[in-house]
Parts: sequence; structure tokens; C-alpha cells
Amino acid sequence: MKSIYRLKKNYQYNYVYKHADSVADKSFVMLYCTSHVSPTRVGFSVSKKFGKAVRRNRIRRQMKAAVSEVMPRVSDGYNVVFIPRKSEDYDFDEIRQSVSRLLGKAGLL
RNA sequence: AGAGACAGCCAGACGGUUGCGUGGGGCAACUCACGAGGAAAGUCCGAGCACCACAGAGCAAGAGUGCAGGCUAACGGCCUGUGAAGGCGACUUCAAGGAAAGUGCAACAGAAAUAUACCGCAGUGCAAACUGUAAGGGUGGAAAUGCAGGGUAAGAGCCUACAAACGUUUUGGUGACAACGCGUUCAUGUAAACCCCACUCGGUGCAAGAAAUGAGACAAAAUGCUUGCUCGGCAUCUCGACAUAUUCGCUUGACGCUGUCGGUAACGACAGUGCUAGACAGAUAACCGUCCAAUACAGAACUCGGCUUACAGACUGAACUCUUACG
RNA sequence: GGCGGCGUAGCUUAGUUGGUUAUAGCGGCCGGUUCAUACCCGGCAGGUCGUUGGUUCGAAUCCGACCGCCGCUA
Repeated sequence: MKSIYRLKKNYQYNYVYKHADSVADKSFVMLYCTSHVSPTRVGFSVSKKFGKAVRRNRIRRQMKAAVSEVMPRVSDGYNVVFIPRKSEDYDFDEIRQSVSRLLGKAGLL
């Protein structure tokens, strides 16, 4: 995933948290809002309750891989944040399905 | 054969497709190289580096260390020894200075807790009691060193042998200390209670700090320089808040590997050889195949040396100890 | 990344210059009072003092190592 498609700054995350609509299923919460910058940017937030650094990194990397697969089909002009909500291990297929379902539900595909 | 003890190493490998970070090449498309750990962790110590003056002087306060010798840039680390404790043994463990410098504390029990005589024992006495004593009883973590013999009215290091503790001559050892001899029995424990002695320690930390851009406010005297006081010194236009998140610091270092030599060892010297992450919302992933007994603990954030803690499984070495069997 | 603090009964806590059996309130249970309920009165239970080693005759308390939680620092 190229760096222009990523959310970078703390204030960007805070903006999304304040102004976003949300959709969710039992695996993820997805926050999204419109942006004046043209390409859609995506961020990930994995809190400490999911475990130690190795486990959190693994969840984040799997999410990034799943999102970058669908990225070419996503429409421009949004900021998006994904937050996991399950405490058990994730299966990659499950993440992939979840991600496209949530993006579809929000109308970004 | 079984059960142990010691030292050390590894931490999945190879291949394919699609992706990520850094660097090089290229106008570009693209391509090449490299890309987490033994603990990267906890942040318990020691340093480098940066700023405060070049890190200073004195007094106080505070903190740490505590057998000896050595190693190291340094250390609270490591090595080799000493002593003590544990183990049949190989071997392991230990915050291991000072209690005759002083102060404090020692509940309950017990006659008595730093001091003593309750029951006893012996003598005197009709008795009450007085005197001597510390064997025996009982309390306690701790009660005038233990035990045997002599001795005695009964007893007692009062005397003797063996042991214990302390002091000390000589000898050995760089030293901690050890051995032998002599003397003494000097009334407990606690210093991870205060304290004493010896030694060490200036503070803050890469969000250190340096450079750059944009837009401001205030205004001439004290302020700042990160434990207190005194002294000394330095900076002077100053200030705090805001935005940018750009560049440097940022990875070649008390570095790794191999060999030879010195040393019991930690380690050192010399020679050769190698370059091995450097991000800034933060790079290792996704999907497969083969091998395998199996993949544990776990993810760099300025850098090193240690310590501590977590950890599946596999392997190696010297042939070290004990038990059993056979020869 | 750096620094500091706190863990005691179901909840909130006292005890933290070592000493006998660890304190109180709320809550819980039992009994009394009332025709009945509440208030009220009396009693009872409930604790590996976060875990684990050490110092000491003796540790919630002193020391070390871990675990968890909270806060400060841009």
C-alpha cells in the first residue's frame, strides 16, 4: 500500500473520529468521512487490549493486505479508519470478506 | 543401563506469485542490493554522545556499593580464589565490613531479657528466715560455651582432657585467609533499625541538541544555566505560545568473524578479513509447494557493555559424579 | 521513548517508625421489633494483605524480582 493512501497525522485521525459516520460488523468498526484531498486515505488503529506488539502488528498487517487488494475499486475523496473489535485470532479470508462488505455498506465501492 | 552435574550453540530451511521500507542505477517504465532479537522486553546498573562553562570550588543533605586479587572504557558486571551454608558426590548458592563509638527495639511466655534467683541443692536455725550456689527443672528465638572426669557442705573454667569463640607470636600466601603454639572465657540478637567506617556519585536526556521557513507579542532588568546554602563563571535583546514536521543528529562501532601468541580464567596483543535495518502513524505481509520431530518466547526507534525476566524443541563438548549389573 | 504513583473483605477504606487473633462503614445472612414492610436494635459470616523469594525469633509493614492498574511528559 503506497504511502499516499495512508492516514499519517494524529490530527487527521482526530478529525475522522470527530466527524465520521460508522459502519460495523462483528469483526471490525469502519469510520469514514469525506475529504477535500483527492485519493482516499486509510488508517488502522489496534489498541493494546489485543495483545503484545507481535500480535498487534500481525492484525494490522493482515488488515493492510486485505484493504490494498480492494483499494483500486474504492472511490476517491474519503478518509477511512479501520478498528478491529474481536479479541480472538483473525482468519485472512474473514478479514477480506469483512472489509469489502463494510466498504460496500458505506457506499464507497 | 539408569540418575545427575558443568560448559556452549541453534532459534526453521529452500522455492514460486503478488506487495512494503531504505539505498544505488535509469528521463521514465523498470531494475539490482540489503531489510528485527537472543532476549529487540523490563528499564535495574554502567558508559559513549549532546546541552547546561571547560563540569568548577567549599559546606550540608541525599543516593549507592561493601571478603581478596585480577579483568574491563566503566560498572552494582565478569573471572579466579577465601570463608560460610547445602549436597553421598560431580558441584551449587551467598547484599559476606563494624554490635568493647553511641542510640533504639526485643510482643507473648518466663522469677528474671541485659538483668536476675521462682522451684531446687547445701549450710545455720525449733520455726519464720538468713547465707552460699547456678548442677537439675520450667519459659523463650536468645538465660554466665558444650561435654566428661576431678573437686566440694552443695556447687562453680575452681582444675584437667577434647571441642567452641575471641585475641595474639611464628610460618606460608600479593591478599582474603590458613596451619601450629600461647593466652583468655571478656554476659544475647538485630545494622535489608538509626548509625559508624571505607569507596563512588554535578544535572538533564536524541521528545538531548543543531540548522531552516512563515506569522507574532513585549520591551531594558534582571532572568536563565534542573537538589539546598556560600563562592565563582557564562549567556545576553528577551519571551512564551502557534504553525510547518523539512534537513542533520542516524548508524563504522570500546564492531563482527577467522587464525596465532600470552594468561588457570575473565581478558589482552598481533595479523587477515567483512560492512550487516535506520523508519517517523512507523517497513517483513498475503497465498501456496517441498523437507522436518516441531516452531516456543517474542518486533529495532540514538548507540554500546552487563544484569533480570520469558522461552517449544533440537544438538554439541570435556568424558565429570553417583547407583546397579557384567567382565 | 522517558519519569512517577498505587494494589488490604463483594464495594469504599484504616493500619505502612516490624509484635500477639488485621480496623471501620456500606452491602450479605440470621434473630428481634411491627398486623406487615421500611427505619431501628442485637448477632454472625466473609481476608493466600497483587504474586514470589529473602532479612528477622516474628513481615500487610523492611529489601529484591515479577504481575496488573493509573497518572505526568509532545
